[in-house]
Amino acid sequence: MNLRDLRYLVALAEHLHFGRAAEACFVSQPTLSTQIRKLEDQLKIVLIERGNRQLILTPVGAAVVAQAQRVLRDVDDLVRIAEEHRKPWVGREAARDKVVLNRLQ
Amino acid sequence: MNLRDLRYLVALAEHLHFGRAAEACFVSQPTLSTQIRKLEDQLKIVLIERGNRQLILTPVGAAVVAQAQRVLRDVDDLVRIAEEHRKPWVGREAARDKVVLNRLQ
DNA sequence: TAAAAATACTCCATAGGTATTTTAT
DNA sequence: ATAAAATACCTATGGAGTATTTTTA
Repeated sequence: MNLRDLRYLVALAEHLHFGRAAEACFVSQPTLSTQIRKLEDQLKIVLIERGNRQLILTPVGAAVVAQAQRVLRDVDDLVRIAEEHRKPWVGREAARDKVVLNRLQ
Repeated sequence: MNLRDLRYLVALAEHLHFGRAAEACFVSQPTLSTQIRKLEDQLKIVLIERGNRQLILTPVGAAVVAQAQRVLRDVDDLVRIAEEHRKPWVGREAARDKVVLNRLQ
């Protein structure tokens, strides 16, 4: 299990098209295809029904996608937490400089 | 960024000891050490202060650990969702054979 | 000086790419 | 007949291990 796999899955759910989902993830179609396959093998469920003119998420697939989105949102929040703790340091310096500049003008 | 890295970090926060955290993750001490370092590089923050008789999470570190635990809980939930829906899983091969059989009947 | 973390390599598993085949409409 | 997914095969990145060095209480 991997965050990358979850991103591939979410992209696939959005596009319902392996080629375009792959493009959105900046990888080739076979890469995305094999990874989705592996994910299904690991979870031992079918996430998406393949007909080559229409892909349909299975009910489980839809539930897993929703949970994957939750995971990815939490990861984004984690990164944001890190960024926020980086900023106040530089941010206040910059803000103070700005105030000084304003006073000098 | 990787789920594995988050597991290493959480283990480190629990044990406050690289060696024992590594053991808990079934990897070597250097492996865990380098991965934690890479994570810090990626996030551009110091997660943990190293003194070799005492490790201390930084404030950011503690916040990131808490968020990492949230992520990992969500991933566990995802797996649980898959498991619950996993009633009659037939492998791809078996499924394909079954289709063939249905056609032949 | 003794635990403990960091480094230096080597190796290998696997994600990714290109080319091609298979499938389903 | 054609668009799209799956497969085959190869390459290379990076995660993991062992051995070793560096650090600091």
